[in-house]
Amino acid sequence: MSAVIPDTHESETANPDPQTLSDRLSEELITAVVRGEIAPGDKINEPVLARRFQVSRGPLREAIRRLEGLHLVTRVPHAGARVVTLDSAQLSEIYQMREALEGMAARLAARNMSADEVADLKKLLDAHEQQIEAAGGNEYYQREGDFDIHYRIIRGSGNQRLSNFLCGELYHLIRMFRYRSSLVASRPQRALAEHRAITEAIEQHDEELAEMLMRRHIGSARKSIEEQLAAKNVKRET
Amino acid sequence: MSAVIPDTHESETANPDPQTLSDRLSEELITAVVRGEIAPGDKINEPVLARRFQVSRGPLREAIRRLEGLHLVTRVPHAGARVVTLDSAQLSEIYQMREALEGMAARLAARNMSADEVADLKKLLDAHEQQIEAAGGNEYYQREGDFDIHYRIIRGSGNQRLSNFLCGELYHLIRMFRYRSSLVASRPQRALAEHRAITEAIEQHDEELAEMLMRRHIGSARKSIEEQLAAKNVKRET
DNA sequence: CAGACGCATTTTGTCAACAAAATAGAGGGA
DNA sequence: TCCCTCTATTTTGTTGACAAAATGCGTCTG
Repeated sequence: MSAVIPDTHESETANPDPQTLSDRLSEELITAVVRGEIAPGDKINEPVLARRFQVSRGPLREAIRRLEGLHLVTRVPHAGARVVTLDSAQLSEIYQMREALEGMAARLAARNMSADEVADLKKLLDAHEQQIEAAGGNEYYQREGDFDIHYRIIRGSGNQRLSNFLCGELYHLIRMFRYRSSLVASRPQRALAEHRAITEAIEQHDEELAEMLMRRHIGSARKSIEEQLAAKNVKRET
Repeated sequence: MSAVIPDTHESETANPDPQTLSDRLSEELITAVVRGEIAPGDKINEPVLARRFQVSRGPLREAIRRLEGLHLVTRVPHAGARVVTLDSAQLSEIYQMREALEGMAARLAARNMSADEVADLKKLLDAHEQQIEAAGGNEYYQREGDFDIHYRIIRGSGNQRLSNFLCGELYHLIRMFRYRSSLVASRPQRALAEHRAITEAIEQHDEELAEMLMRRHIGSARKSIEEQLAAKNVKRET
């Protein structure tokens, strides 16, 4: 123990035992898929990935099965797994679910969030506003900020299962496609204004209004997706 | 009984090659868990289950990982997996999600279901009514019927992902607890009346009304769960 | 030149053995 | 008697090897 032995592998987590290989692999695979390192539609080649991550195929297969449960990959029996591909229609379906669930989340947040939590939310909105002014047209941070607000409100609902599903499963899928397409029309000022309105409704514990505003907010994003979908279909018909 | 050899395992599927061992195991495990053969809180012992299903631990572990993804079991790193246990609070959370999602499903069903599909729905309601009269107080079939109606409406929404999530994941969890507790207050006549009202709204393509009625319908079930939860807490405090 | 057949390679699915961690139990001490 | 510790067993996590299926390629034929 004379000197410090540098941790040979694992740059981020200084965990001596990162739970288990399979769990670590799940995490790494998820981030790799969400970031697009493994692109939608790509085949998941077990020997290749096993070499890349320096593990045997056993834990790797378990990790893949986990991603399958999260609907990030699809498997066909003797042909292997591929990263899911979402077309606009499926993204629209996801936004319909978001509309329902985040509407409910906003309602519950209006019921349950404390004054302190609302104050934090407002601070976040101010910071977001400054970011918009500063970063001009940097969509990336705007969207990150957008996600932040939604995260907070969802967590504020107090419904653990709802939070986990939205933040864990649905958002993975949505994030995946942020990198590939600019489907989500980002109108930062307008989005900010809507976020402020929602926050105000939550502050006043107006459940009806909070839900309605959130549903409109997400619904407008969904509609712009559907417009792109319609446009694409028209193009295909010509 | 010399003639017919009873199919030793697999009564339902006569598939020669049921896809893959791991997939077959997933199915069997799910039904075993949902039916309560493996009770909530039970430890999942790999060697035991491997013997029971006549497979090696490899595919079994993959199947368990799949159930983990479906939130039917929880795993702690070096201690093994257990079947999830839901208390009333968690069941209430699930019903909040159902409320939001099935409300949306009813809205979409009102938008999308064809006249024929609605006619089928009505036939199902009539059959359900006769069952109630005939079977007197047999809760089991009543609940099965209840699920049928909801299934139909959800499928009628046309949103594939919504259907899969509700019918696949959430309903597994709910079914699990039908066998153990009579949490869901079943008032068959009242439920039937509510189903009729919802169906009527769908028939008239009244999206607002369909969603509202469905939310009330599920919300009342949720409230009765929460009452039991409150009663239990009172008892604990004494 | 195109298409189909058959072989070789790759890849998936399954298994049995090994290592490490956790659990259970016996034994001893306070 | 109770609790702690040390050991033995069980159970989980991981690996490498083997069998079956699928993919790709080269060749042959029409």
